[in-house]
Amino acid sequence: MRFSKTLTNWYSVNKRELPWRQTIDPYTIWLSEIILQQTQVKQGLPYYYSFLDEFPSVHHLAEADEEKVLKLWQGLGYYSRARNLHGTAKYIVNELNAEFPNTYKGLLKLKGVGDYTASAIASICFNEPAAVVDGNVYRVLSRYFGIDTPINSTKGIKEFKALAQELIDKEMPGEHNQAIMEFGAIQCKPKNPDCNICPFNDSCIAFSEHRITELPVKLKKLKVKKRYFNFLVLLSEDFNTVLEQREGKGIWQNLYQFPLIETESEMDIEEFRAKIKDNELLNESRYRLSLYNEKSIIHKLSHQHLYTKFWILNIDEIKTKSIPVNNIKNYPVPILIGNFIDTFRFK
DNA sequence: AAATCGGGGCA
DNA sequence: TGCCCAGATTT
Repeated sequence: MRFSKTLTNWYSVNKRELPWRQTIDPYTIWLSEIILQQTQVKQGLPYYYSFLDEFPSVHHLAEADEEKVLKLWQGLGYYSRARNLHGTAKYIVNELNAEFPNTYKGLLKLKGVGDYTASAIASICFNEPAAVVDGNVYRVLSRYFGIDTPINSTKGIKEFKALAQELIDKEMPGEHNQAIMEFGAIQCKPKNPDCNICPFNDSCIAFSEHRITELPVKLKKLKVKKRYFNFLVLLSEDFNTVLEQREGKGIWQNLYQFPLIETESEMDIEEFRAKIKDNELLNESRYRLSLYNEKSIIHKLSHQHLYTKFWILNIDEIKTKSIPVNNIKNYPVPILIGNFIDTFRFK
């Protein structure tokens, strides 16, 4: 309650005068919330005006052609918002007798309305204590409470929603929700917030621990590349094998590995037999091919997943440079290779 | 759980 | 450039 009190006090002094703050009409609030998804106020403002001008009510919007709606949306991005906006307007007019759902749960069923928007409309228009969690809220809460759970992880999403719900002022949830978002947008900014004039600087964990720049934590979504590694584990009658040293750039630089054949997809034994038919390591030799692991071992690196198969080649004699299997543990190898060596019986 | 969807502002 | 913005939906 203390938290919400300080917040709304700050809000009453510092809030911007924005047009959608003059009303609690659900159509108007809904329109503003859809426009403001992933969009800064400054960018969305002219669209808000032109939409209200062109479509003063949900009826006007419902009766418009989609093409006209999209044209008006042009330049704002995320165009599914415009299509859902239009479709939902028609749905509300035709199926709901032009009446908006008046609960969080009901609002959530509308296309284009997710957790955030349903909470925003429910709290602002219908005084339902449903906490909003947008980018601003993640930032404010993670800093004030010093929470480093990644905000884009499943755990983080649940954790911050629950915390926000605990903090909400149930008497005036709409005011509280807008206050915390405005606070995040103006005071607790992503970069260079002026903590010296912050009303929370006597109790903010991130401020006292100098972690403002570290919070909130966000998982980088790097696309993990899949690679298919086939290692040739040669094994001769006299217990020799072959290791090669990795060179050049990339992973495992200068470490040792069994001769590697990288492929574009997973190999089965017949494909692989054909693949190595003319391999110089096996030149003129007779050998027996078998697969050590039927299912690929998936070795996960930060930026790539290695789908790995170890192919065993029992061979009479190795004609290229080879080493005794007894010495194999002297070589530095990637853990992926090391694990194989530890479990494979060479003799 | 991860990919996709936009365009603009800012350091 | 990289990150963020009053996120939602699909894969």
